[in-house]
Amino acid sequence: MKNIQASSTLVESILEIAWHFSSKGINGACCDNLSLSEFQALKTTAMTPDCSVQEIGKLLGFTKSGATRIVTRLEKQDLVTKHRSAADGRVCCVSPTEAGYALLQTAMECTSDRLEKALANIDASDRENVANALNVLANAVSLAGK
Amino acid sequence: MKNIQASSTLVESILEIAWHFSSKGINGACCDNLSLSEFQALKTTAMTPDCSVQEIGKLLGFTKSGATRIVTRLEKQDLVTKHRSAADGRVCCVSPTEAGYALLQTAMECTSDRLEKALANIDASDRENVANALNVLANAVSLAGK
DNA sequence: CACATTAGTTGCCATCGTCAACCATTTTAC
DNA sequence: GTAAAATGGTTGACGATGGCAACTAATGTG
Repeated sequence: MKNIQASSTLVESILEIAWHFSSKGINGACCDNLSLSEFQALKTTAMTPDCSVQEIGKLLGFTKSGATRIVTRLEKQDLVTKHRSAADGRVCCVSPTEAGYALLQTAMECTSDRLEKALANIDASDRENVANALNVLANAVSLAGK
Repeated sequence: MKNIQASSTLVESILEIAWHFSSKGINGACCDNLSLSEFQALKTTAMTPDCSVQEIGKLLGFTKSGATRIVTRLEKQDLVTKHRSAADGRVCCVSPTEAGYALLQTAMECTSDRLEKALANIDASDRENVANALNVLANAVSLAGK
């Protein structure tokens, strides 16, 4: 792969990318009315079967009260529903509504488009490499976070 | 490059990485008393000669009042100094203090260490690929943001 | 059955960054 | 050369966000 631009350290690259795809780059851009935290929480409920409120907090790094508040906001927008777990009456299972799944889909597509635009000047083989590298890295940081 | 783990889309990978290196993953972890926004602003002042307050806002995506507040906070911690531009009396040039440069250095190293740990199980050639790919991507999103 | 533990909620609070109004300086127009 | 517009920066008021600690409800344990 060619290094087209000036080279930076790995850390600098990651911080640059993270900033562009964090709240500063995404909030509202792809999902009106949804903060990045809310978006991540919605995504978590979609990927985690019988997802409890605390589970969201644990996976995303919020306290349980923080998680409660995020879920409450999603609920007010009819993006998720809560129901008591049959197995344990203390637990709330959170799952996306139809609208929640739809918004998730739209948001991913919109973010994907933004990314495509950024990658417009990169040729196909480099893009392949970028995709593979990011996959490796995403798995690595994901595992490290647990 | 081998795809060690289950493969995700490029967008999913980026969102995963961005989350782990955004405020949720970094706030306080590497620079006590500094939010990610403040850290980015400090970094910006270090990389931009005669950096004005608005410049920080423009580069990072804050309003001018937001930028003022961030700079004020950095100033209170003696990490940056402000001085009137000789060329234009309206402009404040913001630059890091000794302590600011030192903190920046420490924070980058600390973040780098965190990253190293995450990448511990990835072999050298893959790591090289990851570094190159991220460099390409970082440049792409950086250009796209302008 | 008492007591400890765990899931979730809520009141109170500190932090953050926007908006709009404002001042100071510079630039433009006549 | 001076009045008016534009630009950089600051501040007050505000809404959004998420943590802490205290609380309720349900489950587990002795």
